[in-house]
Amino acid sequence: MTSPRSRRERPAKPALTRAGIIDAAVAVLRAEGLAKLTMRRLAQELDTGAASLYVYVRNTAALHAAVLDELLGEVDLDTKNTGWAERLEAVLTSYAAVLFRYPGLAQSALVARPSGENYLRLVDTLLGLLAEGDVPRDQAAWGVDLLLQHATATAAEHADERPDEEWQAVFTAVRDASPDTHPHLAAARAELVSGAPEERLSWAFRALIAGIVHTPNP
Amino acid sequence: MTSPRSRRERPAKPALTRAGIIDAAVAVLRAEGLAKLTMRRLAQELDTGAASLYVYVRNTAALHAAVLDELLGEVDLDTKNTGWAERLEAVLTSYAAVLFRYPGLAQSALVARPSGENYLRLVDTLLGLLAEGDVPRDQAAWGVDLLLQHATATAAEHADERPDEEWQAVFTAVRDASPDTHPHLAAARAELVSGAPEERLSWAFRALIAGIVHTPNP
DNA sequence: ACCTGAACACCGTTCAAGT
DNA sequence: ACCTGAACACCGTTCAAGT
Repeated sequence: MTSPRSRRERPAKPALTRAGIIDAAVAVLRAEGLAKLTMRRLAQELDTGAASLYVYVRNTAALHAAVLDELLGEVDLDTKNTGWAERLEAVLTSYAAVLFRYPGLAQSALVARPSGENYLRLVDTLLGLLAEGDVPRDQAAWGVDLLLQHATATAAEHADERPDEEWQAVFTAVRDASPDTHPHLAAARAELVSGAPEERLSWAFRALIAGIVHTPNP
Repeated sequence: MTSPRSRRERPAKPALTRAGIIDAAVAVLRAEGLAKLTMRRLAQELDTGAASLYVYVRNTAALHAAVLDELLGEVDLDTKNTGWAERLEAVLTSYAAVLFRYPGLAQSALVARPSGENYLRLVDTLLGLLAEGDVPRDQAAWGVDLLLQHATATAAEHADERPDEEWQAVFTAVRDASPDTHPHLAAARAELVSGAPEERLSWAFRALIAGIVHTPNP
């Protein structure tokens, strides 16, 4: 009585698992971007209804966090530099590079922090490098938050789809600032918009590290 | 022929203007929160259709940026501390306090930076304080970005509606980290979760300022 | 326990047609 | 130029009913 079509039409619908859902989510993200990574679209990909996903994923924010942790597997923790500070900067730059590919995910990550295996490994590595630099443990612990936050926030800033127009607005506003009403802004016009993104990121990491090293906890 | 109702039923619908739209948006934000500040809800408030707003506001991101700039009028730029660094920290804390009231807006602000009058005044003030501390102008210019980004990102981190549960996840993950696989994480367990939010914010500002002062631009 | 279809309660944005 | 209603193309999440 069972028709062959019902058994063999497609390559056997796999059972839903949390891991399978996250894998499918990463696939959708890579293929179509974060905007298309919705519960409904993801359910479609898994040949089910959106409601079924809620057994394994609390909500969209949790999905984003899980997907991000998965992507953090690509961060290069084993850099070849000699000094601890240089290796620290390299790991952070690698982390930032992963997030720069999915700025919208970085934006989510600020709110729904990942707490998966890859994230923990990253934090452990950063703490290890700071310990190697003899940074007191309490400063290192608070400092790691600061370092990861900067990388994440900088990536999130690029989540805009029309970045040229937005930048134009800021650029114009700075350019048109009168020395009478905004003396310091007018004086620092050139410096405010100077530097390549990589230069500014590198400078920021070094400034953060210097600050962490030199600022004792209360 | 004209019925009285059509003229006098409500207190005369005011003409749409950009300023009026932003004012209404701030009112909706204060009364119902960012989640309810949608183009449709805002249009309802102004007794018109959502489509009408698009003459004055490019999109939702631009609306958020304009609303934030409006709120930045509340930032206290004129603090009574003696040293430039203390005043700088106080202004940043005041900025953070405004954003902490609307974490979702802070999240938007990372992507769609405001470029209105209040934002420019804030940047000008921060640059002035750094100049007072004899921080070289190029370091100050890049540093202001760093300082504002940290305050904004820290506020954005609280945009979660279920913060207890999310925090539990991180807390549990850190607590359960094995010393074998995550030695530095295990060693820094206590320090990672220590400190009141205000203490950490204050420490972060001081670390950032120290880093900015001590790190020359490339 | 897991899975589902359908429903609830919304969104942003565009566009042709009006004034 | 501005304003509008209606339409397009979606969302996240819940829930009763099934297995």
